[in-house]
Amino acid sequence: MDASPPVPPLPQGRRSAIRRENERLILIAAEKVFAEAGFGGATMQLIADRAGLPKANLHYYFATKEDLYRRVVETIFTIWLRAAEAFDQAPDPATGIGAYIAAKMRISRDHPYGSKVWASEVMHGAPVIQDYLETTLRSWTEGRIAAIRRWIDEGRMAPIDPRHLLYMIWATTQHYADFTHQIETLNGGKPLSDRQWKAATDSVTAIILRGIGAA
Amino acid sequence: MDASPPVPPLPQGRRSAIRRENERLILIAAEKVFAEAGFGGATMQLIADRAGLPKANLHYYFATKEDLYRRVVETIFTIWLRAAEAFDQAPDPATGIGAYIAAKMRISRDHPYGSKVWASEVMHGAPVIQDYLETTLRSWTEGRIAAIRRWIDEGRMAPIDPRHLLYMIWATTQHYADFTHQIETLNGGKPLSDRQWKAATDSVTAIILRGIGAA
DNA sequence: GTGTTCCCTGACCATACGGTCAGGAAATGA
DNA sequence: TCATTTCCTGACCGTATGGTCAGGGAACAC
Repeated sequence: MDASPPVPPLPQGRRSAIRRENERLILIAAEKVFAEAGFGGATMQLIADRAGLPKANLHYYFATKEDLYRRVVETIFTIWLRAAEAFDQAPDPATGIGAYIAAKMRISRDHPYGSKVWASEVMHGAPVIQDYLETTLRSWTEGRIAAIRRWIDEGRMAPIDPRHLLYMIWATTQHYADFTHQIETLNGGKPLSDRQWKAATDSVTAIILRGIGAA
Repeated sequence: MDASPPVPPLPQGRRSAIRRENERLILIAAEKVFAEAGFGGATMQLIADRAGLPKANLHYYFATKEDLYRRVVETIFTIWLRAAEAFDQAPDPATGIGAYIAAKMRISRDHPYGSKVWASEVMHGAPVIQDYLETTLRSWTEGRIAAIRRWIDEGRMAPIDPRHLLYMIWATTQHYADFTHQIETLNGGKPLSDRQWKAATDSVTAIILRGIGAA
């Protein structure tokens, strides 16, 4: 879990600026390489090259390849959890779910590599973050399901299965990150423009909100 | 593209039963291993073990790891294309899109490994099947977009963006294959039952059809 | 039978990988 | 200034990988 080197952090808990900066460089490079090559296909040498550091230096900050990988996966998971705040404190499904979709679409655009690493991890059986699935993700999901069910009981939306609604939102929003390459190919080889990202978000939001009778 | 050994097939074009059977065993094992470990993480030795054959025998039938991988990816792509027939000859969107969703959900259940291999391939930039994306998939997509546009013009469904509708269908249906592990974890660690698969298909169909005003 | 094609595989090879380590440089604190 | 901690890295190691190959066995056509 902790990726610190053998020596514990400074007593003051203030990691030196050098350490912080290098960890940042390494994590950025690692996210990209893991996303593009998968855990098995990624090499420490390639990550080192992208970070502009010697390979041995990576092992100074991250003991093993798996430690580094775990940190990358945890990062995107944390970002997604934060986006869920859009869900809470919303008076009605159109507001709450609409905001959640918008937040997740924005993350897909801003953190496509992290999303891919997560997808890859889950597809391979979540060997590294199984505990997160069973604890944090499970309880988060239960909470959201309860909220949706409340909206249904109040007659604010159609009686759909909350669980499959959540899966649909995850699948659709993350698709724009995980399948970026396919989408770009079908877009004439060019990345989606600002306007196209907005159109995508609007389309997804419109179909889902109308689909659950909350439009 | 062709994964035949140096020696060309029999003149009669009838590959021996031995060859056909062994290729089948290898492809089944390879699909699973590639799905579980990714291209980089998969090893020929592991595939050989799963197929119950010596490693050298794999290289007799498939010259390289990449040849074998390509065959696996092509297989799932072909299966998906066949499912698209449900789309055609449908008089209205509810029938056509409903049948397409049902077909894709069934494939997600029957071929989860192939779906994962495809997802992994696309996520890594489609190094092996880029030509398929640019030719077959692109023209298939254009055709379907035209069909949807026709339905919209005829007032049979709401004027949504056909492209994003297709992405949503792909994303959602394939999610049940690619994220099987996450879904099972959130299902108490158990695979979806027949009943739950039906509920999933019904939920997805209901939300999308109502979402596009075709329910 | 017998010649020919197809099938099989243990042993091997070059390469590349994750990880280690000793020893030095740079920063930090008193 | 000088002692101590932190940071850095070239060289190295054991292992595992994709792929090769020679030589032998099975199947089949005639």
